[in-house]
Amino acid sequence: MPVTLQDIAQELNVSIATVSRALRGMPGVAESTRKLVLKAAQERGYYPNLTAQQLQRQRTNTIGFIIPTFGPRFSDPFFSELLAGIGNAAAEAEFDLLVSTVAPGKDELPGYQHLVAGRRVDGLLVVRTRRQDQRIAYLLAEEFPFVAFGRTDQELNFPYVDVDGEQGLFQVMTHLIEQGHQRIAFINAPEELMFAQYRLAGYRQALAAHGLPYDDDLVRLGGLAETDGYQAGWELFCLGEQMPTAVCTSNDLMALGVMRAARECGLQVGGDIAIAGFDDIPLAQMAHPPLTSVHQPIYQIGRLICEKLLCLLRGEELTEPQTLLLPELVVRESTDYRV
Amino acid sequence: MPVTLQDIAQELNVSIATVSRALRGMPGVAESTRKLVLKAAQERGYYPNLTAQQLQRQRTNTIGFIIPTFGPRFSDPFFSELLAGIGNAAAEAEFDLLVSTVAPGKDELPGYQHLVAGRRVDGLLVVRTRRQDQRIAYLLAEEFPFVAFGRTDQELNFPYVDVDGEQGLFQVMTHLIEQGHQRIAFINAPEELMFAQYRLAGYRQALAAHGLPYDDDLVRLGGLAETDGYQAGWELFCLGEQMPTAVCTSNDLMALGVMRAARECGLQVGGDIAIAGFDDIPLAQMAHPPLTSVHQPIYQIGRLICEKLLCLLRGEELTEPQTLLLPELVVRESTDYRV
DNA sequence: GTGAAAGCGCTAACAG
DNA sequence: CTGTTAGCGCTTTCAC
Repeated sequence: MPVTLQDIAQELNVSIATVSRALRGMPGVAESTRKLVLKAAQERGYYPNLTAQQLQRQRTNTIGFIIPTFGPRFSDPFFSELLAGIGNAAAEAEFDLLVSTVAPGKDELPGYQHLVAGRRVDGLLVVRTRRQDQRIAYLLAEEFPFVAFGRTDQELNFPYVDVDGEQGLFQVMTHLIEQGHQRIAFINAPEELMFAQYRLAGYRQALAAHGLPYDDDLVRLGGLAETDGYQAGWELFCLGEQMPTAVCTSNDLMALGVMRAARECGLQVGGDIAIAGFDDIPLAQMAHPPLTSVHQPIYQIGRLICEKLLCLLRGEELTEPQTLLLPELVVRESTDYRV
Repeated sequence: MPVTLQDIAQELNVSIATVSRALRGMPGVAESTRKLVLKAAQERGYYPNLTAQQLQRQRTNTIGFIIPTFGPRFSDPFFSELLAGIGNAAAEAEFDLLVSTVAPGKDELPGYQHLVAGRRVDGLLVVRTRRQDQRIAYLLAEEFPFVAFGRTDQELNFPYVDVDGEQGLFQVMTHLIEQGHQRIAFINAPEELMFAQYRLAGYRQALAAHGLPYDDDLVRLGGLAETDGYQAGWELFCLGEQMPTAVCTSNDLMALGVMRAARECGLQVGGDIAIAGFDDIPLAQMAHPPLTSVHQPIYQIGRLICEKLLCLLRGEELTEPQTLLLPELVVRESTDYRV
């Protein structure tokens, strides 16, 4: 049985209120009494019942985070790094982190409602935003504190951190075009994801800027898994005359899939075909050949969205509610065998 | 302001107890009253205050999970898959999941104490067990419900799921030896990790079984990161005459590092040098060449430890408190270019 | 400086 | 069938 304030109060013949005050270093307790209380608490190993504290204070000191999962063998390494950033930032602020996973086919809104309506957490982190994002609309309507990683297509004002995907794709494309590529394919993420829009915009913009035509056949939609890239890669490499000489993708996992397809088609990556990804997950540099990618500081972003949320919860005004980070192109051998 | 039982009771002029009973489908409420209550609750969007429920019921319906992290760029993809399994199993049982991360240098025991003493969770999942595991000793002493992924070196009786690493390494080694390799290096994980012991045991056992000598120079200790494998790989490949013809490692990340080192040394993986990993993370099959590894059903293990814990929390007797899964060797090109 | 009392929102005995 | 009462363990007025 855990020891309560009651227990200590009884032992010392003081009131429970005094014990509470002493333990939390509140004023209005005689130094002598405080010492006694501290000693007793120490001896009996007192630790506050967090649930009781939460109920009373009406704050949980907890932030929530809902991760989309993809079933066995399809978890995104992206999230483990993001989680590390979030978790470490939360821990430093002495906040707990409540994580829910939402299984592949399932709707995610109920998960948010559970945490919000159940007052289970003080604030939420929303990742992988959609063009029309019901989660964000919901949180805004409830006036529930949250910070998103990513923007939306709606005219909504909310705090977020995002990486400028338009810029990112523009940079990759410029690099490829400068390498002499004229037919460059783009494997995008599902349309409903907001970042897919930005990256596509960057792709088109770069084509336009260099007077290259936009060819529908060269633009594909994939899920986000390696296998999606693999499949799209095969399709592209079977176009014969129409085959692209370079492929860029909306995430690294898909780029790795394209690489695999390329190898199976007997193409030398970096030589016969250039391939570039997005995210620059740790694996990108370990790939063979190392993968050109657009670096997103994922761990830092995790920290950043978490810290922003913590500010909100402290009642502070955010000095920069919306942060747009500039991505950085990392050129490796997959787009340039001379590197 | 969220609506409470009080609010509904007032609106309908019934007692708060009746509302509570009606909402939870308890017997002893007139059908007519129940209907009224349900309707009112629906209209006003009532959702129970979970914290209050927890305090009253003395159960949190939450399980805890503490993940070791490795700072920026070093998160282990292993954990995202485990987390997916745990999270989905918890969600199905309507349990929440409290995740803490522990930053690289930090001691992890305080994290456990926080969750246990603060009565923040009903049970815990412990991963990556150590030979002498203070966390397990602590939880056992506190009689706190938990299930571990992995065993310990201590004479302790506790519920766990583990994969037989001894068998696993024995299988890899047998495969390599059958390929004709005589000098096989082994890059192990830090000694304090229990699975490192088992895998080393399997390594030695296989050598013995085939009459091969144990050579200290061929056994290395690494962290668990790709760079550790890379470094150890370089060292091994600089041994000259003493160089091994095959390398196996305690996890895939390190094996990928060895591959990278091999390439830099001009060795053809699968031909000049055989390399095998352990875990069979999704990346293993995407590596170039695809990596031979010992498959651990990580997602399933996540589900399994979570389900075991849920059983415990339901007060059920575990039919199989300790599960030892047999690993399965997956041979790919990295150890056999003919595959 | 200390204690008594109220209450966070809910559940569960016990009466009626 | 329904209401009253008494907590869960803690914080926070408000008296003394």
